[in-house]
Amino acid sequence: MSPAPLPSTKDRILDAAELLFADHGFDATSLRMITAHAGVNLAAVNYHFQSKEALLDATVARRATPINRRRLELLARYESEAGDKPVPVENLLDAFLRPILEAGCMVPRLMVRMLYLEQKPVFKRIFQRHLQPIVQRFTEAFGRSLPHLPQQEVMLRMQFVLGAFAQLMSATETLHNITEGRFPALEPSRGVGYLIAFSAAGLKSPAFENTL
Amino acid sequence: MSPAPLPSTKDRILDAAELLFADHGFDATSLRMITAHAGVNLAAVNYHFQSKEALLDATVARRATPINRRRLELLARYESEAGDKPVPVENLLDAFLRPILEAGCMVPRLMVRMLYLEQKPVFKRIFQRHLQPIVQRFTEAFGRSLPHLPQQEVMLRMQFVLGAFAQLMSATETLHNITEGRFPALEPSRGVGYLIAFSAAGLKSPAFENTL
DNA sequence: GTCTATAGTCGGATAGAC
DNA sequence: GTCTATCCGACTATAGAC
Repeated sequence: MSPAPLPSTKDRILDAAELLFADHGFDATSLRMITAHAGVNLAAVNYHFQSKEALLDATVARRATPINRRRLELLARYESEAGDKPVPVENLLDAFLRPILEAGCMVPRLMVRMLYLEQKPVFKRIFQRHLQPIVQRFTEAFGRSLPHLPQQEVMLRMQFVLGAFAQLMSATETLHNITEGRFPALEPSRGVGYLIAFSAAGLKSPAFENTL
Repeated sequence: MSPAPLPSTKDRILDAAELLFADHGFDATSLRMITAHAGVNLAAVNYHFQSKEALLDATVARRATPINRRRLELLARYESEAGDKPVPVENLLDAFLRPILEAGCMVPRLMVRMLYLEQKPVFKRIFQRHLQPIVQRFTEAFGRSLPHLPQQEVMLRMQFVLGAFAQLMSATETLHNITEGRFPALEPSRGVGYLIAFSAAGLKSPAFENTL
């Protein structure tokens, strides 16, 4: 038998921070909210982490590392399957989106927040460390699979995909609000197929005639 | 000659609030930041508006009203042009997206923030007052123009479009950061054609086989 | 209408006992 | 490692002079 399955104080803080940062954002989440939700003492945050910003960093790092490893595994498998031919964009989308949508944590919502809106330097640092290398790797792959597009249009369309992905993260709540309940609850991981189909059609459409 | 072209204190506050709320979000923007940027006294905010939340409401209301009027004008024109046939989705997208992208103000960024992330009741009230009726009107129009899709998939794909639109709002900065300058500056209003082409292809793709 | 001054609250971070 | 108590700064909002 494993002796102590209870999560440590440090993990309880990380769990609460992940939930609250994702739901309310960095500024609107106080350390007092986090420690109350985790059932730990306020001073424990500054003991285990050094500051609120360092706690945010640790929160993201805990989840991003395995998600990105899984993304690169899937990408390598799909590239190996394709041999010399370009990888179907559906497969590239699957490799990029499925690991984060199926991670079963709140960090995707947090990622979305950073991607769009947060301006503080700490978010830029986190973005550059945990997302930029992966995005660059996938941009090259998408470029090879969409040879009819200039590279800048590939990058722009990938931004559209990221935006659609972000919206899927909150689609359930948003649609539920808009339709006053006529839209059923949709778990983000169940919507990934819809998102891939929509995005693949958009990515494969002919190049836009004007110049960027 | 018009006597006093100088903006009033009230308008200067609204201008500064629009800019700062859009860039930094509601919680991260203090009234002191706003009054400093506007060059007015701190107490002027609570005199002209009653509270920080009421200021946010006024900031959105000032822009949303003309944008939504323009959206309905364009929608009516396109529906009149189409006669009995369904309106092309490209036209529906144009009627919905172009007015807000060409408004030349920061409220689109603010809308995006609300759409995705903000949880406070004040944002839900603003959303319901200024966005929900328009979204409902356009959902019906998209449903008529996409008869091959079940209504729930129409709503889900519209969410994807909203997400792509949101990303376009910050695409310039994001791409500039990711590519370290290799991506040229792109004004959101110049990207609307790209967004419409991408979204139309996604919307028109065949229905996803599974059930929602 | 516009200012100064301040009340009252809440935030992050820390000191020091245990 | 975990607690209590507290410092100090920033915030929203308001009172009251002009």
